[in-house]
Amino acid sequence: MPKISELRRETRRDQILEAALACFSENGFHQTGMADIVSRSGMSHGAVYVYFPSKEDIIEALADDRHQREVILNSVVQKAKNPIEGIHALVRAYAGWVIDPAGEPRRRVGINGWAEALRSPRVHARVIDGIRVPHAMIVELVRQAQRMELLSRDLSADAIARSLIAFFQGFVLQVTWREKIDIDACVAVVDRMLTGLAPVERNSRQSREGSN
Amino acid sequence: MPKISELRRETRRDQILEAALACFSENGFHQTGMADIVSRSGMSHGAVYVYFPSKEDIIEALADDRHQREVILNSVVQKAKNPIEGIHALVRAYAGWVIDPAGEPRRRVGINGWAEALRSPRVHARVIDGIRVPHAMIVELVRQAQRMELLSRDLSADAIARSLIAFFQGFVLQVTWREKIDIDACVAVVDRMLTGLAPVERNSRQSREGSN
Amino acid sequence: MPKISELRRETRRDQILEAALACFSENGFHQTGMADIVSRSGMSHGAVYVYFPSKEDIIEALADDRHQREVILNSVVQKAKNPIEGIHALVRAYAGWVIDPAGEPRRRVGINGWAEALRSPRVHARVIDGIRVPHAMIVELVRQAQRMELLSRDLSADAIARSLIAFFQGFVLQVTWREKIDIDACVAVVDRMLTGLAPVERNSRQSREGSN
Amino acid sequence: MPKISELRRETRRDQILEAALACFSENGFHQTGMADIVSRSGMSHGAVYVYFPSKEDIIEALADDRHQREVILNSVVQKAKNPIEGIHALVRAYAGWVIDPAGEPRRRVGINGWAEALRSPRVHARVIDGIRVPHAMIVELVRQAQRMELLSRDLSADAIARSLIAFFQGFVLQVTWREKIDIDACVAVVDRMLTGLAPVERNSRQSREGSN
DNA sequence: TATGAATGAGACTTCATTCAT
DNA sequence: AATGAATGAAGTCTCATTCAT
Repeated sequence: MPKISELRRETRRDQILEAALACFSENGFHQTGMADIVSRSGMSHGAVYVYFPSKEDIIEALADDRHQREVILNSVVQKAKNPIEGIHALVRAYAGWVIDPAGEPRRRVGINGWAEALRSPRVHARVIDGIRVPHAMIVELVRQAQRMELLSRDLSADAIARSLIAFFQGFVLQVTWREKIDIDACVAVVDRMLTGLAPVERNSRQSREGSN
Repeated sequence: MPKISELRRETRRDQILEAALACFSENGFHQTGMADIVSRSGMSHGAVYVYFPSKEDIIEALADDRHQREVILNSVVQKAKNPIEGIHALVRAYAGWVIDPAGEPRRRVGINGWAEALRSPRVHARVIDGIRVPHAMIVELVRQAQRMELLSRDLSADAIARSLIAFFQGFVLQVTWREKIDIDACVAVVDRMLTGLAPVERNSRQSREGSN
Repeated sequence: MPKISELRRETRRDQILEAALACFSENGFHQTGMADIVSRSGMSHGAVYVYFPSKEDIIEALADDRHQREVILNSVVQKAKNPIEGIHALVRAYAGWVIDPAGEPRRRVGINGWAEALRSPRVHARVIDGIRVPHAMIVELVRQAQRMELLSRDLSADAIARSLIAFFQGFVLQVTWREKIDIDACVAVVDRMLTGLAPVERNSRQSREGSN
Repeated sequence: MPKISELRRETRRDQILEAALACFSENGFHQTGMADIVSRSGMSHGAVYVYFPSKEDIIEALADDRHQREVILNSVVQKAKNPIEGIHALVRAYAGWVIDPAGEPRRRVGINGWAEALRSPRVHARVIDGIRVPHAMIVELVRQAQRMELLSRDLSADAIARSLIAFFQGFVLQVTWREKIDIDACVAVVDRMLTGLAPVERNSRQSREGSN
């Protein structure tokens, strides 16, 4: 196993993916030509095809954002003292990621991937897979919280997870479209919304509960 | 004196848009060829160009889903007895729309439009415009509720609106990707989350408020 | 014979030719679409096709510039007192026509016709026909002059006519290309050149004659 | 390090231009399709676009006939013993080129270029440029001749040059249209005409000079 | 491995002409 | 006679991929 060349291989791959990320981010998957990627990567057509058998494979490779996601999740998982706080931390971590200017190309490519997932089973698989881990994490936190009577037991952990993920996705969209959106204010809203999931106590708040 | 009646004209346009919706829904904007739209519409190549000067214009026309949106919003606006109930009604209306099988092509095209909005200023404008009305409606409802002391006044109405819209967007994504998602359970979650936005009363729930 | 409608017919035809002249002058035959002519003429597609069975026929109609030519030639034919003066008058008449700004569109279309004549036998016929009259006129003037010993008899009248026509054609090209060309100076040159065609007298100028 | 030799590149380019010349010569620029050029060149569609970014560029490349022109001019410039003889040699060189059957395609394409120059600034530039060198050469010869008292000093060198060029252009037209034109006789006429440009000597020819 | 010229199917769009009204 | 929507073949050009070097 030639380790040097393995390293070189990885470097070349990253070179291509970096170029593709920039191109796709600017022009989308289908408005970007292989020639764009080739010239931006500083490589040749043939060389690119050594590392990726097709354009579709480059798209797929970029649809899989495992690394990115892990950075976010790991930053959270350890610190939390209790599950509720863990969820809040997660919200905050995502919010931080969403407004990080350096992450814009990835977010743009991500949104393109969302559309692409509707056509390409393989991109679809990657996108779905990208949700699985945070979904599982939230489900786990919710279950813990429910066991600790910090969250109402009559709510579906899955639904809570899906709802939070929906939040994140929508925020990504709105931020990436450059909507005027105050993420901190939104985080405050989400934080407060989460308090609504607390078990209903034997006193207070009866009035509004009636409207359900 | 149009040789062709306005009605016929509109019919032909719709014929094209319907065909395009089906094609775009299945294959996305850029994987769909004009030939696909032409043959699916049962018209000739040239005829399509009588009604739309370019493929881009067809995409734009479909990105503008005014009609659809109005149906949703109008179904809500009248019925509500108080603003909180109005918001709940809105959530339910969107949820109903999201799981309506007949609306799937539109949702799929909508998601493609979200990606396209990153590249095309005109599609971007349509997409943003599509958010404006529900956004304004939510803001108005929230403000009313705040005046009536039904919602906490220290929360940004805009942020609440954006958050709810983010929810809707995320749900659309997940449903359209055919994720296993129980929309009713999610609506229950959102309903409960909204209760968290009630004004903080002189008792209870102080603990978590501190973490903000 | 409905005279009114005959007149109307002619009017409509001219309307089309006028529009076509403007379009062809600006964009050439093949860069001009029927739609351009139609909209410029203020008529409809169908109406234009009532008067001209095809675009080619419009081109042909414009390639035939009988009217224009006759104006030039008639202005000359009567005035001349002797054949040499007639030729000079002809040169001057063409020069005047070449620099007339109002005639630019016709000149431009004429040049397009020269190219078109290489492809289209019918345009070719019109263009050749357009040369025939002035050619015949020059030949006649030259023959008269030769009989009167005003022009050398050893020169071909046809060649003189062709040469003068070549002059005119070249001037049209250069002027229409907006070259900086002083037509008066050129007329002076041509006038002087014509003096060279005088019969060689028994004295002078032998030296250069030898180089023939 | 070009993978393909400069020579091969040039060969391919010429292959395309040769095919285009044949097509354009037969059918004109706008009646010739890229497919015609492609199939005549024996190359593939894409290959042609490697060498020329558009059809327009092929037209431009053919409008620039530097090589051809230089062959003509160089054949003349050295041999002449005095400027007058140089001008005569130039006339003869052009006449020889005009009737050379092998040059017919170029002449036909040239005429198409004259029309095209009216629409396309870049073709215009090439065409004008094509005139500049012979123009300058004639002007120089005329000035020399004027200094040597072989040509009348009261005539504009520029006008003489333009007039001779007009001759050439007109001859090209008439020959290419297959008019019955005796070029030798025309050359004899032009030669004699040039004698008219000699300085007016103190004797003879006064009569006709008066008509100026 | 790496190069980049070459491929050729297919993309979007135009346009002279027709014909139902 | 007149209208202008409709036709559909043909136009120019692109682009993911291959392969001789």
